[in-house]
Amino acid sequence: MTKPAPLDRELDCTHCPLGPNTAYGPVLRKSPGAVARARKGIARFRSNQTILRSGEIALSCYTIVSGWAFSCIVLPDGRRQILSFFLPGDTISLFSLHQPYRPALTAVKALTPLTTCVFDVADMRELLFGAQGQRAAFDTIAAERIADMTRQLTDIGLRRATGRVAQFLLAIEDRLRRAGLSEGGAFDFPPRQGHIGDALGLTHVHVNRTLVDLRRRGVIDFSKGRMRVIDFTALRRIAEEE
Amino acid sequence: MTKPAPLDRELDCTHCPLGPNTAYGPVLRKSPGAVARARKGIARFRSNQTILRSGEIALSCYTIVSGWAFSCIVLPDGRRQILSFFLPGDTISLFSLHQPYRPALTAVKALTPLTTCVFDVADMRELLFGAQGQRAAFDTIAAERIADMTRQLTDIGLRRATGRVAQFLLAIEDRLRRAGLSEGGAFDFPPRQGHIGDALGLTHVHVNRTLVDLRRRGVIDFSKGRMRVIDFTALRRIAEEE
DNA sequence: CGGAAGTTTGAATTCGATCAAGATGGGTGG
DNA sequence: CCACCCATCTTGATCGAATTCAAACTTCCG
Repeated sequence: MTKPAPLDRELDCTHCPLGPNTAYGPVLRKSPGAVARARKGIARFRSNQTILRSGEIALSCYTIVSGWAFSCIVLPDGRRQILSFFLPGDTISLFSLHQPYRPALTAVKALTPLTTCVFDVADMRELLFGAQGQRAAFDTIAAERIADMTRQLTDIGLRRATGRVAQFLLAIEDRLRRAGLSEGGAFDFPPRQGHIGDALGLTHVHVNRTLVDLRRRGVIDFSKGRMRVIDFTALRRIAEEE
Repeated sequence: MTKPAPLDRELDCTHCPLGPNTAYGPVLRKSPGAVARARKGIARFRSNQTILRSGEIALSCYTIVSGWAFSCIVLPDGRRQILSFFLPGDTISLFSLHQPYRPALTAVKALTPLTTCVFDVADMRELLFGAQGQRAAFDTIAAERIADMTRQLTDIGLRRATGRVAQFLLAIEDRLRRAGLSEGGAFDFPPRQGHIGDALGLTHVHVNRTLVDLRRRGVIDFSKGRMRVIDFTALRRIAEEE
């Protein structure tokens, strides 16, 4: 496990704006103190820093306060598949709660500078599985992850470049909006075109052509880390049909 | 839910050769009677029959005694993504145990004539989650499904046709061998080339060219529902490199 | 025996990859 | 504050893998 940066004590779980959207949201509601007590502190990661290496055993999990991360598999020849992005409110290493002390299948890296709340996997398990009814809430999140993977598989297997990119943008916008981080379709968008390509099975060059094309068509606009969906209807149509 | 064919009473869970490999294997070992009592009967499905429609709520789950099935998503225009194949010993609708009474994300269809043992989702949940320690065994199966999807996503996103097909054949052979259904690399192989294509994001025409090529190279052989891996080493190399 | 479904092969096309080079822009050190 | 540098974005040209369209052949089943 990569050594996180030194921990601070700040931000109060009880009043955390992300709280209700997290995996332990229900726990937080019933006994806010429990979460605050379980939290080991705050860890920061540099952009591009590895949080968890493939094959390592996750002893901590991290709820993102700000920034993006992603999980990926890297083949021996360097090709990389990004499997999911983690946004504020998401918990990294959720799988390790399900299957603690199992070697990670995927690596996790910070996409931007990252601020996270750190929990021991053991503590989090107790928190989630100990209390009555929390298990179900957690299962819901696991089921949603499976649903995400299903959709991603369908996108990559069935759709061509434009459709994949459109689906991707819609999915990200939706998640960000739920987290209160998208207004009027505009949001901070830190991933490089290479990240998008690695997530969608395309080259960064082709991602660029696709994005530029969508921009020319007036469906989206983007520049320096900002993305804006101008025409949701058109984007949804493109996502469905192409 | 599609009406299954009339139920019989036959085959004894206690001595079922598939038992140990099923999701409820541990339960079976500790209290064989419990499984036999929970089983509602045996259901048969015709080849190509729909077992569960997308959006429906699964009230039963089915452990395959013989035959293959698959889960898929069908787009409005008819394109189809196969997400997983179910082989003898596999349980269909495992996800519905995790998340009971949730509309199914994917449809499930019989690929061949199918014989299955039927259980109520509610009964199966009690069986699996009630007993101490079973929960973990079940989680393991769920984790393996996630691992499968991760690998599948990586294959489709990163590999070209030959590599995808090779990975697919190795994965299927491995699963069948564990179930005692592959000997010396030879096994019954009912899927049509169209099914393989729909699973791997390729057209059936290209799957054909790829398979024929592997056959010409002496890596595999196949005809009328039988597949044989002749050169595992070569197939593994192809699976890794291409 | 006839027909339907699946397999196989060929030819033309297209989507996206690859290779290459220039433009842009933020960050750093002088 | 400016100059330079590096990463990223962008665009062009060419290439190649897989699709599409089409047709013949094979197998299986009623």
